[in-house]
Amino acid sequence: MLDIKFIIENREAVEKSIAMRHVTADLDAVIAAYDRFRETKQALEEKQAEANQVAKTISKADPAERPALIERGSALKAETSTLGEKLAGYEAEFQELMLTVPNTLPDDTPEGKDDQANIEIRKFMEPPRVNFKQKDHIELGKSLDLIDFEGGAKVAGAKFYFLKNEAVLLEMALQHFAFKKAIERGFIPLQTPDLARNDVLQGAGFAPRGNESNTYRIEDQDLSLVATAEIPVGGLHANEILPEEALPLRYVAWSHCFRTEAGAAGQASKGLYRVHQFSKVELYAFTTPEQSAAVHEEMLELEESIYQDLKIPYRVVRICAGDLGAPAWKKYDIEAWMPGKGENGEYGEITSASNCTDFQARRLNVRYKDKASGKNRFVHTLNGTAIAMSRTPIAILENYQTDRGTVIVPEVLRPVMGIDEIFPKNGAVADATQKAAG
RNA sequence: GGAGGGGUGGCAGAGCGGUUGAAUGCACCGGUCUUGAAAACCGGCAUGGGGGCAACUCCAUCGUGGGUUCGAAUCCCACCCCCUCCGCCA
Repeated sequence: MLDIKFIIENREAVEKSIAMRHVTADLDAVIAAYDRFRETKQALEEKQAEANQVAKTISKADPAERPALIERGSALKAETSTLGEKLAGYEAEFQELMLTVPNTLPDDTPEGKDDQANIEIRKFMEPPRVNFKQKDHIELGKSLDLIDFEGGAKVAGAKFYFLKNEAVLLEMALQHFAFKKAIERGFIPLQTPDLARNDVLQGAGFAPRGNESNTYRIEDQDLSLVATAEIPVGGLHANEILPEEALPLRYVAWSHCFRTEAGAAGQASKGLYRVHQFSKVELYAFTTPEQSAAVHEEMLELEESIYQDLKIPYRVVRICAGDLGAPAWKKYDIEAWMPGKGENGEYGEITSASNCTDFQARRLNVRYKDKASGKNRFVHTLNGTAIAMSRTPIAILENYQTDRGTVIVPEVLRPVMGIDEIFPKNGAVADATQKAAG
């Protein structure tokens, strides 16, 4: 959420952002709602002042004068009560409209309405040329007996899955690897609640309900399953005033991620690419306004170094205005080469890194005490993916497959996984199951 | 899940329904003293919002939301959280 005063004073910049992002937000309506809210509030405060005055007088008033004063107080009470109701309505309308206004944009934001307009800014490794037909991760998952989508569907429905055999070790090794690298750089490790209160979701900029909502809600409770650790970690310091010395405060957090993905059936969503549940190692930082740009670059650098160590070909893209989420001021994605995506392989989004400036902090109400001025100011928040356990394994399986149908284990993961290569199972498990049944 | 206790300023901790936005202590900031520091002493010190060039002034906030009352930190109701005990449990 932006500051209404900022919107009024920087109207052009906000209008420009709305236009560039291709979203609809009516600033005239927002400002009109604010004026209505503020005028009503002023009227209410005048009545409250008078009521306070009367109440104060009564305690010292002559007994003979009291009945008249009490009557006056009663009348004022009725008036403030009516005005209060009116004000609550105006405030709700105003807040509602404020939610439609996105963050502003840096001047160098690429124009464009969707991911087609994102700008590639650099590349690591070239997609390798191989002389055999590469399989996608679904086939590999089947032949190596690593991912059981049928089982997932049986238990929880489509887009759920079981990880199995080496895939389980792969996930654990990736987690460990990502945590180790982030901790080395001063990130504080966390494991978060997988559920969060709806106001925390809202504060982080996620809609707990409504058409565009991507979240699972808990029936009869004020809780939702988190879509990312960004939600609980953002909420961790909600309504706090952090000491300036604590900033930048960097976390690396593991959580499950739950997404309803309503209406996503037609999109690039084969296999593990778009699922209802996965786990993720997320980076999150609270910074001063002065620090956020540098921490953003640092986050991206950490993400890149993870994929460099894993030796997965990738490219970094700068996200265009139309492809940014409302809270994001600036955002990079890393897209990994996925040989099984599309006809002959495509780059697929594997991480992102966003600087939300104070947009998220304002709603979460996370501030810090600025030493120089002694003032409380909103922090900046940033979030980024270290490793998404659904998509990174796709890239590993598809890039590390051999013409023998095996998958080589990336060198940096071998110590934790304890193996160098993943071999086809040749129905061994099915045989075992049959034997057990017989 | 059951029974009891409790949530007050950065922290600790007072607070008969009416000069309590809130005593006191600690911490913090400024000053006096000191060669310097400590101690002592003096002064300042919640947040958000509105109005005013300013001095200043008004409104809201004592877990959250309702209620009673002319007036609520103080009384009533609901909810949330914390602590103790019991039950269940990885």
